Amino acid sequence: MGIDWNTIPYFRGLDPCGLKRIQAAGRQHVYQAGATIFNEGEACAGFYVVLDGLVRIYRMNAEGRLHTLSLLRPLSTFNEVAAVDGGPNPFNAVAVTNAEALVISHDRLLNLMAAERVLLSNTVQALAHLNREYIERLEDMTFRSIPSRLAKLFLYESTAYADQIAEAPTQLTQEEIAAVLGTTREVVGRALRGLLNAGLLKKRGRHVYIADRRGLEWLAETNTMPERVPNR
Amino acid sequence: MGIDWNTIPYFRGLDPCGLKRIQAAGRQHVYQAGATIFNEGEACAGFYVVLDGLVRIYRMNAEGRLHTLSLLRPLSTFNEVAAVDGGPNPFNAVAVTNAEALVISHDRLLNLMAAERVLLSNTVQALAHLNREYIERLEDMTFRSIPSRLAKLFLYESTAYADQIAEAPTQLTQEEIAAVLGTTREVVGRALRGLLNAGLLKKRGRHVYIADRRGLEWLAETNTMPERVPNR
DNA sequence: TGTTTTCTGGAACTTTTGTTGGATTAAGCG
DNA sequence: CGCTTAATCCAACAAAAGTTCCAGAAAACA
Repeated sequence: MGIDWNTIPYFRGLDPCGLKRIQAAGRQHVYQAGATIFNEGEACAGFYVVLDGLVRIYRMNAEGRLHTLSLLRPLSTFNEVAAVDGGPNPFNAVAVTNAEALVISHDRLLNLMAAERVLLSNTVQALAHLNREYIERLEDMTFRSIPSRLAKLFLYESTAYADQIAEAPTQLTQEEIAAVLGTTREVVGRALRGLLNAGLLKKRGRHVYIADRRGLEWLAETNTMPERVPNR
Repeated sequence: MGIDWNTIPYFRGLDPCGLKRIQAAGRQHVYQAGATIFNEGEACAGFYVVLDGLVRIYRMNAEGRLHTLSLLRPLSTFNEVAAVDGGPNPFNAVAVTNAEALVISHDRLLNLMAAERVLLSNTVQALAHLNREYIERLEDMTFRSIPSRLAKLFLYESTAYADQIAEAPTQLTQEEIAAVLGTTREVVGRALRGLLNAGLLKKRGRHVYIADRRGLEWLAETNTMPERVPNR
């Protein structure tokens, strides 16, 4: 395996022996594009490390609307909460593309944490970090308008979703963006149009580029459209 | 101190010696009603245990709207995230009533966790639990209408906010409810009126009681008003 | 290549939420 | 007790978000 385990926060700083133990405790799973990895509410599926492909974490409400909590690429981890407390999975996971993951069961993870102190304290730090992300996300949902959330997506998620939504073009469909923002396709379309003819985004062919980073930042921070500034 | 430390998840299962160490590491602080405990974004204020009084955890957006993340009574803990990672406080905290708290600094907490393994693994579990709460809260904000959130507040928070909002009457003002739900006072008033004349709540004098628990549950789960059922 | 499917654009409309302002009622206090 | 302050009620309106519907454009694929 050509994986650098040190880039995974949970495994950082472990000695080679501990790392081996962890790898031995995990099972590799392969998923076809579109396959369900696990469902919300089901018994704890364990700790996952994405090895290959793209994984979507989401929730769905009674009316069938989706909320994509994250889109994960290789070396991301997920379901740590259930893996740690042994409770039901807090969300659904599907393989967007063909994907591969390392899975460590709840029991084994507990054993590993008991044996490897570094793993335990890394986990504390990682969970604290996760917590911050959720607090942030929560405030986005309570305080930000959809154009503002969209601006933030373009600005700050350009790293996270690397080549899906870039500095530059979106590979995400409006439907997918809607699920990430927690709204519907049409609303995203409207917001996108809004940002386009406010001059914050620009379209070249199919792709949408950032035209005015400052303006996007203003929108993301204040929830209000920036004064229309002449293009030059 | 007549406190049962075992009721605090972080300190459960610690031997007397470890407990003593923890108590020795903490400082007691006293706050007057209305006093700021710490602010969002400021350098890590440490780990807090409420000893007496009521503490409000909240965020505020650019326009000055409040979102109350929680109202905490004695033996609750807060700011664990910053206390663990040493980063800035993720929210504001104020004493609602006169209050008292035990505070353990980031450094000392790290030392304690290094020395007391039980504290470390309790912390992992507690952070996982916190995470679940935030995920839940996030979905409330993305999927639920305000009447639905209000119903949920009456149903499930009656324990948490014990005598503020009971099975029975509300001591919380509409303003305060609004901050908890992430909306404005007028909207809460409207929603309250809605629940009242749908027969889900009942008013006796100043106080609001639950009249139809089933109906509230239906509303909380499906986001739709239950069919009006004759009262008997 | 033509055909089917998926994605996008956009209008018209509904519902929900947020805002403003004034009238009424209750609570706190000297 | 009267006065002041805080909380509530309610209506009317504005703005944002969600819905419905359909027409085009682009991609996928056979």
